[in-house]
Amino acid sequence: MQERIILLLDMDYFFAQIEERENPRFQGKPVVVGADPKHGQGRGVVSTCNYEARKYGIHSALPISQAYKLCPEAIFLPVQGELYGKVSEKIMEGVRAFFPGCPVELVSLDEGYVDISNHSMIVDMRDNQGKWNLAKVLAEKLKEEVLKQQKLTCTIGIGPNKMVAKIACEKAKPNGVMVAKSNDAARFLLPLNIQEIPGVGLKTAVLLERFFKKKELKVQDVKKASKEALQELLGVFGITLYQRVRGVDKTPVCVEEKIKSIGKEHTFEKDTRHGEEILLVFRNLLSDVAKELQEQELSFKTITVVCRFQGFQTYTKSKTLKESSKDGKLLEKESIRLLLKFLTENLKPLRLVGVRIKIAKEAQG
DNA sequence: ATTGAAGTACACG
DNA sequence: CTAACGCGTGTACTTCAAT
Repeated sequence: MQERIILLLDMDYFFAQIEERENPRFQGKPVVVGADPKHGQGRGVVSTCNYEARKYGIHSALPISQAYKLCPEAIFLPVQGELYGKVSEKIMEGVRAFFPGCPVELVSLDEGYVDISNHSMIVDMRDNQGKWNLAKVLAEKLKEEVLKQQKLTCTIGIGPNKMVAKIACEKAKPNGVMVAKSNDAARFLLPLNIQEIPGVGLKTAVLLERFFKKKELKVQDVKKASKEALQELLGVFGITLYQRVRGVDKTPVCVEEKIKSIGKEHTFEKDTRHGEEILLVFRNLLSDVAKELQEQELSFKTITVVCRFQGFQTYTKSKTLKESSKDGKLLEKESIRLLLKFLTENLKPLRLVGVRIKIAKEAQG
């Protein structure tokens, strides 16, 4: 099996960049896309912000109330999901046209992997170095193409697998290209913080620090652990991590995008015990989910209701049906039953309610 | 022994 | 008082029960 060449295209500060494009007078000013800050009382978080806003310490997932404190003069904008979705589709169409026949995997609205190993121009290349050089040239041309078509900048990372491409892309942001070819990949990873490895979040990092009795762990440090030790510490992910710190990631770029679940949730402006308000919101969530279910012509097997109470404790209750169903009325009946159980066994004010359905396996083409 | 169900934890954009 | 902490989706774990 020949080695692969994987490319990751990631749009720069996507939502905020689209807003700048639509409103050129925003350019050069801090722009924050996310929840309504409501003069500091808002309960949501920052979705995306531009680099001017980042100078103030604002970043993705920051509570919007904090963002407002850091820079009240920033331009705060709501998330226009439909618009971003349309732009995303056009970009990915462009990417597919640029690499005919190559699999493209959309991982979110603003990023997609392309396996260019079998691209005709790459295949025609005699030596390996030539292939990697060509990959870089193609990436730069693709960036120009995206800029020309969409007036948006992006960053591209290239590597022998998805993980390395992803990390290379992070390093090249914004508006850059970086190649970490196979021979260089393992060396390139050594000095990185362990949390820069995809899949290693805060909790996993703390477990690893405890194991090594050392802070600010590098990839280099974690490489010293045996496969068995990592498995003991992290379970299945331990094996994956053992491979990842060595630059190994065999996960394929896969085109299929089956929907596995559909869910909606809502955080109240103020924690509440008002039964009618809760039920009204909950029915709206249900109707959105049912609508999506119908549009996609899917059926569900499991219903999960989630409640977050005052204090942020979050619980779920679920019900699995004997037979899969596409009946919105059944969904409503069963999920309200679950919600009422919550409301009778926990008397604290409610912060959030949500409902999620797991799509039945059989009914998906 | 295996599978399914319920509930939780963690990760990512 | 002492943080603040949305939404949507995915994977994997633990525990318990039924086959």
